[in-house]
Amino acid sequence: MSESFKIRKNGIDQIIYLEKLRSIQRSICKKIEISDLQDKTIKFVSGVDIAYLNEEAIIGIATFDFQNKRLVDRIIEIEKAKFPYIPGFLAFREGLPIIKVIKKTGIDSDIYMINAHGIAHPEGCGCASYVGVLIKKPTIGVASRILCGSCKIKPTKVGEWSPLNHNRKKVGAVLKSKDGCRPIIISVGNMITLEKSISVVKEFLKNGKLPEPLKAAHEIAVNERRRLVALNKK
DNA sequence: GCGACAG
DNA sequence: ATCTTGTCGC
Repeated sequence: MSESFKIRKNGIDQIIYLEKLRSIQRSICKKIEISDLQDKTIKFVSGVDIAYLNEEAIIGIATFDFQNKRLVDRIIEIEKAKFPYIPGFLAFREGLPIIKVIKKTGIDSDIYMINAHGIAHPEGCGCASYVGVLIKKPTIGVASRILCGSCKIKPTKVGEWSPLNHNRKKVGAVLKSKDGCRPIIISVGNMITLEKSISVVKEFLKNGKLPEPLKAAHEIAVNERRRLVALNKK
């Protein structure tokens, strides 16, 4: 058999085979739409990030008004992390919790920026694509490091980017977002083009390495984590 | 066989 | 991701 690992689900031990997960990724990959948003107005953009406290996934979602770039909504939710982190299978650890929170809270943004890869993934289905396909919404993957593929020319000036290629195909962009920082990796999640993804991310770059929605989402999750840790010590 | 390896 | 202090560099 292929590589596998065990998880505890509803009090029952279960064996998970990576090959099975890959087949799920391949089937979701086929459903990814790489389309232009056309003139569909972008009103809200949400950033999604997760912080961990043992097996608790603290999910932070920051929603911004695309026009004035103002933070209009912040959400904190806790979900149990049922899967371990395995490079290439992040979607199974973070995807479902993220989808659950988006549905539970009724957030309805036009674009979701997710701290992960989209199609810049071995099976063409990173967590951002996984979430995008399942909620049928535009998503953009924004990561700090490459999972697979490579780029010939490293961008050096802030704002510059060069293509990330994998298997001779362009799967993303390596964007220099801040001086002194390694470039960030942007890829299509779902229902958007790479060009549009890059422009939306760039519009939200302020002083940080990451675009504001992700920076805010990270802050929300980490602050909640700190609060819970402090609360626990009392 | 040895690294590399999203969060 | 998370554990952690100082410290090198722009």
